[in-house]
Amino acid sequence: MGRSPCCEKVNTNKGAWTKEEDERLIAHIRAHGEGGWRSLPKAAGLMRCGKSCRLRWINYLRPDLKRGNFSEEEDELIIKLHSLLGNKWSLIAGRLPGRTDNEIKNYWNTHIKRKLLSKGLDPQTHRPLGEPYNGCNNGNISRPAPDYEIPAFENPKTPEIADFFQYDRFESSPIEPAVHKEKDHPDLNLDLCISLPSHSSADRTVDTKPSSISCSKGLQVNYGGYCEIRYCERNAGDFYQSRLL
DNA sequence: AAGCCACACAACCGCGTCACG
DNA sequence: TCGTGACGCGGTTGTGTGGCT
Repeated sequence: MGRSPCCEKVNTNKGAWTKEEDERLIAHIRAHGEGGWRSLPKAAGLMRCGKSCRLRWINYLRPDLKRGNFSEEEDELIIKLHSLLGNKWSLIAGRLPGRTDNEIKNYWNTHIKRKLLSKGLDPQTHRPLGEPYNGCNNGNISRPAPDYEIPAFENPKTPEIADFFQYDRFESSPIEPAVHKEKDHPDLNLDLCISLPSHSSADRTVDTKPSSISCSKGLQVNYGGYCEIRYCERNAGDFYQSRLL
């Protein structure tokens, strides 16, 4: 038995939204707030799928959206964040106020990809085209540590990430962003890795997927049915600090 | 002016995750 | 613990538009 459809396929409009539909959606959300997307179309008198309503609101109608061209600063930020996070568009969007994940994804695919390619850089690895792509020393797929700072997340999706970017976990005191560690200790080589759990999983029921991504410096994420986020400090290729966040 | 093509972006689809009963 | 519904995310598709021939 398959997944039940998200909405009735019959009697639902598809394609471009009309002005009237937009107005209905805006009026309904103003009156009742966001959420309840499944029941919203009926309540708002819209012949639309709830998902479609949610998307229309988030990507187009939300009042806090910044419309218009991306600035050079936003370009740079997107490239940096992509090198750290990969195609995690929602996380990237969380760092760009007024921009949506869909908008950034489209912008990446149409502009930035080409921009990087024209500079001779691989848009996925951010390394020069044709350069061999080495995993990190523990066998994980690894993104290179870029030579710029990780910007703090303004709207982090998880308390762990918020905590990581805003608090110094080693000192258990707020304020000093983790990235400053590297400024203070330029000899440190910091890596963000997503990898299989480092400890034995024999005592757990784990649907282990051989997936691992290493995204940046300072944060290691392990997953395999469950997930670990670790902050790592490297020196001469050897991890000598690795803390669970 | 018409046809074609490439591009940009809105919208859709499928699936993973989470919350709740 | 399991099943189900709702939500959110990322990949993909569809369509409008502008430029070129």
